[in-house]
Amino acid sequence: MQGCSTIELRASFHLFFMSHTITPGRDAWIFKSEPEEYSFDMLLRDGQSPWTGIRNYQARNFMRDDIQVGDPVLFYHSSTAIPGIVGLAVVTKGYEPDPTQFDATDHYFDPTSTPTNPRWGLVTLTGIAALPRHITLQELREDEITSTLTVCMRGSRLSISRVPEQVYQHILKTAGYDR
DNA sequence: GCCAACGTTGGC
DNA sequence: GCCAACGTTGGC
Repeated sequence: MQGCSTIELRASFHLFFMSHTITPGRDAWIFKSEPEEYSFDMLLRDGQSPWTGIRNYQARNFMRDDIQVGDPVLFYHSSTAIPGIVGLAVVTKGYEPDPTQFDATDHYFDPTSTPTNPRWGLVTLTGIAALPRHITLQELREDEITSTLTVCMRGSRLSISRVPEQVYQHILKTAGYDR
């Protein structure tokens, strides 16, 4: 992949996803974002983005322990009129310290963290494509297959959560990707 | 804007 | 280790 532009990367991953060649046994992940803070369109504009600002241990542990380069990501818009999954992304860089924890001027500064023993980390996402059609939270809850997802639980605040491979495939199909 | 649900903090 | 208080998230 070295030397590939973001556009080329995106196109190749799009093909990759659409051609049933996802590594078997890999789950997908939902990453929540408030579109006013960072929308899926911004990710497509930026190409890739380090997922800074995670300050929750469960979400951090997913990134540190479970999420791998190449894992598919469902990009979810929260705190908006119609919350739901709006786009596809992929993890293109693995876990590393989140620089914002060391920056005293940053909103996510954590004075208890040190560069020698960083508390918080991040992974990097690359945007692939907007879904042919958004899958709303309401729809996810109404569908038996997706209703067990963490994101559907009442009061769920976890901003990164697992989507089993089969459920992920089902969501793609529902979103308009024909198989 | 409301407020239920949640995660974290800190006194004990 | 308990748990009340607090600040935050996020659907509605």
